[in-house]
Amino acid sequence: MAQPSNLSGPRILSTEQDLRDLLDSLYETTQAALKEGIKPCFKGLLEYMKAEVTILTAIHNIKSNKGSETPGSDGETMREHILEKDYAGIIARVQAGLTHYVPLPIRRKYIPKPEKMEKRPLGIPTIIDRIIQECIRMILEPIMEAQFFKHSYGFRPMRDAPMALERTKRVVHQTGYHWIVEGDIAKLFDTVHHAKLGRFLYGMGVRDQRVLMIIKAMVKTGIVNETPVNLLGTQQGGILSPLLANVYLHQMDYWVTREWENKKTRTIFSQSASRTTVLKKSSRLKPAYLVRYADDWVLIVPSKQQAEKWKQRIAKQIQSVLHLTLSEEKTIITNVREKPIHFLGCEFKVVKGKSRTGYITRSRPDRTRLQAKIKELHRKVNHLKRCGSKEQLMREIYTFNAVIRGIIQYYQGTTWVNIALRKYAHNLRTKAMRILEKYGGIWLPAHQTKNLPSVHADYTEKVPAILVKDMYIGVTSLSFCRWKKTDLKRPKETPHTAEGRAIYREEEQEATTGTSR
DNA sequence: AACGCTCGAAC
RNA sequence: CUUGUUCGAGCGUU
Repeated sequence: MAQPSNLSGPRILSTEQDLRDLLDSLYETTQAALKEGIKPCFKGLLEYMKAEVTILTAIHNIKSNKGSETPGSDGETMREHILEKDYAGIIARVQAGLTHYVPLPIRRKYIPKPEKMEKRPLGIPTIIDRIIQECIRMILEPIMEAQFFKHSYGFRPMRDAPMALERTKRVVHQTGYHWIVEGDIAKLFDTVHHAKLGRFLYGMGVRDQRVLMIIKAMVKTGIVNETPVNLLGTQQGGILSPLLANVYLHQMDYWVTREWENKKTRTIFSQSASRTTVLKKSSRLKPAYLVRYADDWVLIVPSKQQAEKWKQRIAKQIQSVLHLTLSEEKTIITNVREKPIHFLGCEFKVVKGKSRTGYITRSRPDRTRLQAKIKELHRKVNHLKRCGSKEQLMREIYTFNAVIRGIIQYYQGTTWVNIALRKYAHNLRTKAMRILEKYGGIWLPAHQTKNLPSVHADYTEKVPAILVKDMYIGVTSLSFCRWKKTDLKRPKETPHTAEGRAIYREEEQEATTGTSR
């Protein structure tokens, strides 16, 4: 690697456009540095974070968070203590915080993990500290985004879990590999090592010591009634924490993929380097494709032996470099031609079928998780009983329908979505009808209802409906779903370049206009 | 275009 | 007095 160079010149930030341009340029200079094999190196970052426009944008970004009325340890809430106050005073407070950062202790709250006895420890910062974290996140994100592994999908803009699943499917389909290491990193947020994190940030271009000190102070923030200083881990509930988790695991991405997936690009980047070493290495390459979603990942490899080997290698590496542990019982090696893997709430396997490899991929909602959701839906149908009036019932139907649509929309990318969901539709429907009967409910073909027209227009199946002000309002069905192709990420798509945003908008257009395809 | 609200999913 | 990041669906307001 060539010498690092300071890539960020001083810059005045006054308008929102200035800020937008700054974020774009942070992304672009980082990417340009990478292409030339130079380490990115940013020094004057704190000034950008302290700019008035940054702080106002930060407040704007997080003001409508669900928890913005949930106070931290100082009792402050967004509306009462920030939005309704004189904004010059608030800006001064944030700027002071960014100058001499003394974060207030975080509030601890234990919440149950879904379907588990185990509890998840939340760390809730005060509102003012959340604003400060958002100021930092905004500036750091483009620098990190330009460097992250392209098949890391968790906590990242313009990416989602269905894309991670789609990537996994395509790798299996295109390579014909069917051995998969399903990886599980134990308690990622709680075990992030502070000094290592600082080094990784530095290595990725955050060379403003003041910013590194603020982040250090932030992760070390004490916990009310527990500890005056936190020695390990990053707050689950901190605005910056997801980005920090990705920075931390970027080390793993880099290490796992440099041997194979990223090999080609890397050789292009360092053409001056000896080609013979590259070629020699390639003769004993270990093919492996990583797909990561936060602390959850899969590695697709050609054989069982390779799977075992990689599992040991990764376990050893993340232990020594990251002080992280693979949970031994949850990290599984699976032949997807024999049994499914479980990844991101879905099951996924390959079965014999007509394709180049002789196999095709099948996916469906994870059985046990789906059953839990169905149970929850039944509970919610019963809840419809409690409505006093027809109008109230109508509102309850709307929210119930939103729940159903939400479930459907997530699983739409799985090939068996309809088969998996429709099994449960009948019972829910009849249960709903029993309740609607008291309000004059009738069975009506879905396309004759007035609600959810974009969905109901396509279905003639009968649903329970009630008449409210001349309009039939129907309870939607879990069976109103069909498989929908998931588009993969295009490499240039990012929120941090004008071009990347344009591609994103283009895709949105296609998705809304081209539904007839 | 922008904002607001309801709801879902992953971690 | 259940936080956070990200993604998505639906509805509404000027």
